[in-house]
Amino acid sequence: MSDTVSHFIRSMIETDRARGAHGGRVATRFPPEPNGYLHLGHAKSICLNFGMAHDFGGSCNLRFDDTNPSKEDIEYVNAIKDDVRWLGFEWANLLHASDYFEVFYLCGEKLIRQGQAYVCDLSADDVRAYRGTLTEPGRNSPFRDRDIDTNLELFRRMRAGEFEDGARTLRARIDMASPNINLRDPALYRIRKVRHQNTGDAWCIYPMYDYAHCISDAVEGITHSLCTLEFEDHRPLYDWCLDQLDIEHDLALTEPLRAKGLHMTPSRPRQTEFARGNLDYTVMSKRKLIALVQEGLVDGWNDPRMPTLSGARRRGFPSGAIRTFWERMGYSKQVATIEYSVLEGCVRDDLDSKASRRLAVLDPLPVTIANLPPDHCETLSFANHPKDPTKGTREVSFSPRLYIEREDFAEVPPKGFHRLVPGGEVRLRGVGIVRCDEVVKDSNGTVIELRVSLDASTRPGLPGAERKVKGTIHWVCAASAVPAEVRLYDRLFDVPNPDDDSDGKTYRDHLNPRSKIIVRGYLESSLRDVPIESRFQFERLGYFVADQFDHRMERLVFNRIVTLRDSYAKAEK
RNA sequence: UGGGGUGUCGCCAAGUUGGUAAGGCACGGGAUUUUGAUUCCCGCAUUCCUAGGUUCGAGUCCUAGCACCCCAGCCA
Repeated sequence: MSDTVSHFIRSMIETDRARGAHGGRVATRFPPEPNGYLHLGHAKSICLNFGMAHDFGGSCNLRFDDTNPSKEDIEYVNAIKDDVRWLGFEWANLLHASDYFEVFYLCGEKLIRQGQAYVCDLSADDVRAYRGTLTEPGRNSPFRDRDIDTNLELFRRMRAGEFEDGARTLRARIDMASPNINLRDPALYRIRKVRHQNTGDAWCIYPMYDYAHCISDAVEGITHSLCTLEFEDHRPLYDWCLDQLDIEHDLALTEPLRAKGLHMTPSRPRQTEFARGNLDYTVMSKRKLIALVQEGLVDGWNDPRMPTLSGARRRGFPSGAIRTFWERMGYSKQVATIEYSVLEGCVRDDLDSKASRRLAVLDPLPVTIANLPPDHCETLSFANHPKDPTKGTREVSFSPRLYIEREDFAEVPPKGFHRLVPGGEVRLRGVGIVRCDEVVKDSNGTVIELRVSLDASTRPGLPGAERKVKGTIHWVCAASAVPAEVRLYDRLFDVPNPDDDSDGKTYRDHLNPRSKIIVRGYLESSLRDVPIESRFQFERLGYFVADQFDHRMERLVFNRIVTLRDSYAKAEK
């Protein structure tokens, strides 16, 4: 499938298997919270979790971490499923943390019975005050020593809805003096009389992430729980919960699942953290992405400039390019930001071999071949790919009235210019060599037409075609070309780190005003009828995709995915 | 000032029980080319955050520093 690059997580799994841990089994999960759209950063985690499961013949679940109904919405779960599938992955099981609500409750009772959890009546503010600070220990809650029966009774009444939102919490009884704040009697359950998108009004107490996540992993038989660095100091709590609960051997805890027909073998999973994927020239935080959308700075979540997966898809990025992108970056524990050029490189790599070539002119300059009869018309055969004959050929009509790219003509050429100049020659791709005999201008001095003569001895197939000229340019037949809206996209921000506001400027001040430019171009007629999301290389211009939503046969709309590498433009700078 | 992490080429990132710095991207040069694309060669860290130390030998071990990231939600 892909080259297997070694990294610390792969090595760890190999070691575990060699040791015979989990019987050699590998089970992972991708656990998004359905409260937003997936972005490129999530893709790194998706590729890792599904990739490890795939490489070791294991399985990967898609699990919605829906433990906070006040923030989550069903709208996102479908979008997330689409994105994961589009990325090319298939989950073994589609699950929700809310599938385990009954298990979480039983676990809560078990902790209480073991004297390891208690119902606390402190308000949120009080809890904060009792927690202490980074350098000072916290103080015990006055409710910390309630007896087991009282706790059990109170917990049952919490579930029954007898108390107001926020009135009480179930807390783990660990150590208020721990240097790790996560261990200072963390809340396990809070009261929220909110309807849940999956369980409706069945519950009014909802579990906290740390508590629900480890139990969910164990219940599903996850072997390797892979997450990002910020959860590193939550790992002691992850382990604490699982060690107290011993879900593997206490079948009573998972009985409610079997009663529902959900048969899974519990495990004792281990959490491992890796650095999240950061990309330069973009922002990835949920908050900023929402702001971009809500403030109309972009055209929605799937704006082709957005780092969301739906945006990447609409932009035309092949999902395979995104997969190789994260593979190239690798997985480590160093906080790192990868360059945007790596992503572009992956996209070009993928598309170079797969995309058929086409001719298109985006900034037309009329050209007339004066030494051909005005009514001359012929059909040329072009290879769809310069080095892949299996991609076949297509017909391209040719007549004496053409459009070339305005940029491919220069009245006063800069040094090193290889294209058309007055009196100079250039090759028209697939046609032959033409000489510029006359430059026609309007009253303002703007060039409005070029009159050229074609050297008939240089037509393809003739010996004269071997003649070398410095440049070859693309063109389109004026009579048969089809007009199209072409959206030229570029990176959304014009600074590498838009998150950096140390100079008093925010990401809003760094939006690239040229990130979206809409032009009207002319395409060779074979592009008249292509399906949405089909990708092509417009020769010498870049890779383009028929827009997923706006492209229609009556109104062609193409998005520029990425330009071709351009060593000439680069050298000019 | 508490705890948890991380520091290897411009950006990522490998570096086995210490044995004398992989690879990718970017970049520079050259060759091929009817896309200034692709492809193909060649080059690109006497050096691994710093300073000491151990050793015949250290990116890898020890000591002391420095820098950066994360943590005080009844968010995930």
